[in-house]
Amino acid sequence: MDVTMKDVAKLAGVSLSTVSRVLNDSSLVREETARKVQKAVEKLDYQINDSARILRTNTSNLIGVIGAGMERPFLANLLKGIEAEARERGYALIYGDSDGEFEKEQNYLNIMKQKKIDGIILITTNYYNDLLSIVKNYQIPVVFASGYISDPDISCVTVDNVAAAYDIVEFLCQAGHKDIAFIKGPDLDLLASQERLRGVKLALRLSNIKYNPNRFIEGDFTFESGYSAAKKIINKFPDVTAIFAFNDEMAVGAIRYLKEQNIKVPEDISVVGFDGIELGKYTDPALTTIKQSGYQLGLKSIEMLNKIINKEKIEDNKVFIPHKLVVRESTNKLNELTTKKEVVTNNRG
Amino acid sequence: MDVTMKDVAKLAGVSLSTVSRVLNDSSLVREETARKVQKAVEKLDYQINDSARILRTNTSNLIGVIGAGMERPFLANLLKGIEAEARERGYALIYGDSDGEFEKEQNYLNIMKQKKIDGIILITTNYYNDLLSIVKNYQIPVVFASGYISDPDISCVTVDNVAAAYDIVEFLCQAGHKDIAFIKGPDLDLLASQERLRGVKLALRLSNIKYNPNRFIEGDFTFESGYSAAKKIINKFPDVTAIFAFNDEMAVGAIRYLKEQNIKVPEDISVVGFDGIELGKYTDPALTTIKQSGYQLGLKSIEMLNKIINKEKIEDNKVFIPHKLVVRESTNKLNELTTKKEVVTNNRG
DNA sequence: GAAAGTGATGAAATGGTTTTCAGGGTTATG
DNA sequence: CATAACCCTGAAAACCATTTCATCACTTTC
Repeated sequence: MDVTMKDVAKLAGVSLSTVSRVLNDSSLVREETARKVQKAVEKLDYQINDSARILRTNTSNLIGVIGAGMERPFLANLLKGIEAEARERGYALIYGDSDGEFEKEQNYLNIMKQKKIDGIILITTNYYNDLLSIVKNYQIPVVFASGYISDPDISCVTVDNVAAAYDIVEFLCQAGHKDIAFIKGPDLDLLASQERLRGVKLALRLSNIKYNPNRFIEGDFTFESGYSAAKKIINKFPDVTAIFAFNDEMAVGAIRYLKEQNIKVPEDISVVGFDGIELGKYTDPALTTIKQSGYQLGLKSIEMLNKIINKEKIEDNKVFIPHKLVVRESTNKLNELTTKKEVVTNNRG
Repeated sequence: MDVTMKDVAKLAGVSLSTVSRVLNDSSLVREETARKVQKAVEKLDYQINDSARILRTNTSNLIGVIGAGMERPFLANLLKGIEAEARERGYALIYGDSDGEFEKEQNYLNIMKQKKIDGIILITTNYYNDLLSIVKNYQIPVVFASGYISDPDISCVTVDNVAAAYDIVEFLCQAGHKDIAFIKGPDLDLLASQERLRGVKLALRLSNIKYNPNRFIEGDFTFESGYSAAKKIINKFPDVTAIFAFNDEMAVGAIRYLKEQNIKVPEDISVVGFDGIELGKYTDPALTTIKQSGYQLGLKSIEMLNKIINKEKIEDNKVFIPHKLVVRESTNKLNELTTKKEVVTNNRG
């Protein structure tokens, strides 16, 4: 029914082998013969049967992506970066969302293995340890995106969460804030969230502020959870002067709650986020945050994975993408009387 | 190297055919034999070689998704819905972002055809016409998600953009607004954006407001484009009392600009968006918008595609998902003096 | 001018499943 | 007891590309 190499061979008056050679590496074939074959290919609009090729060669040019919560803007951009770089390098993407459930992750892993993927990018953070042992067992090249894993065998590409969290907390402390509350990620999130926690602790210690675990309210990276976390914070700790939300969406949710309570941001309370998603430039007040590029993260992940697949030498299998503290309008020095309006323009860069 | 059916057959002491039968439809096999086979499968941790199966059967349980701009929250949720329902029905997803470029779309189409995808979901809006002629030619089951196409052969799942745009413009008109400006989508967007335009015109006519094409500023669905569109609007039409942005992000961008100019929303200018993304509940002011569920859209698209693949009878191949006008804080009746604070709470549902 | 080397091509084996067809064994039917 | 009917299983063909090995026709080299 479909056009096969056999048809091409017949039309071109050559053997199957010759057609295959032309399609893969014409250098072995006489130029004239190659031309004949090319012509036949075009005439018949021949398309290779990928399954047959994979069956024979055992490589698929397919990369699996398993993620969770990919609708979050930061991760959506990460996926975009992955896609762009994968396409660039001739890979197609097979994509699965695990919702953070181990069973689904396992399930996708099986499907992907059956499809003979060349490599896999993992973006999940909950059961990564169990997952990794499977992947290692399967011997599939793997890159962990957006999370640092100490296992020396595993390649990671991520922002330096410890340093970044440190930077922004230090920024708050230097602005005079001592009573800081935190909206952290889900306790199940064993990677980014835990790392950021470490960075926070470090910054607090160096600023001689006592670490108080009660001041860490758990969120789940959604606007809504930021909103309700802020509520808890205000009720339990009416004296806080700053809130650090572990991502931008939660920061925005928190700001919304504060405003509803007629608490002014940043005059009464400073709020900072994490990720630097586009939105943060357009909220009122615009968000002070740590900026990292999801897109870059995606690019680098595929770059790394590609090296592993091709067995190229890798200088360092833990890669940190740059991050930057971006100060906008949602933070104030403590006791300083800058009004919002004075800084309202020109801060969208 | 890998475990094959042959190994299973040998261990179970049966033939290849029997193993295959057990794996696909045990009903033909004696229960005792089936058990033996199952045991061998588990013992060897046998995984089917999907390429071999596809080669033989010509069906892949693979669905292709070609989209553009999928990092937009609404579309990210659409993808999430597609993924969830596809998984539910036993399909895996192969995903490609076209950036709205025809060449990339074509390229992905070829790759997907070579992988023998069972069906395809298209979410691109620019060159859909050229794309469709290829898909039709390839005879691949296809569903168009988030855009209405009149071609009777093509299944579409979308919000009723005409009606929705009509609803929200009518809402503005009934609130007394006569000087309305619009931030439309890119002119290249031949689907959703054009449909919404039709709805707008209809509502204007029925409210006896003259249609003025100059009042439609082109955006590209980003925050930034909403911001700069608002700038143009304010400069060119200082007398507008309402702005309808064709998606929520542009509305948020516009609001940001207005605030920077000390133009109060909604007291001076009402702003409405479209899509009803989560963010709209948390901005200040919270966004009046048309709410549609990207997730639902995804579910329905796969549902429809599945029917086409299975050659089930389809009652109607144009499906509209529900939409709803959600009035929050960014709109005011003209000349009415409601202050923002009175409505600030309880509007987050 | 014979032996060795080179270059281009084809034949055939191979990868791992599914599926058709046929056959063997058992039970029912007359 | 012969035949039919049925159930279960196995052998082998088919799906389509890649790759090894062999062949054949020329050159080159001594």
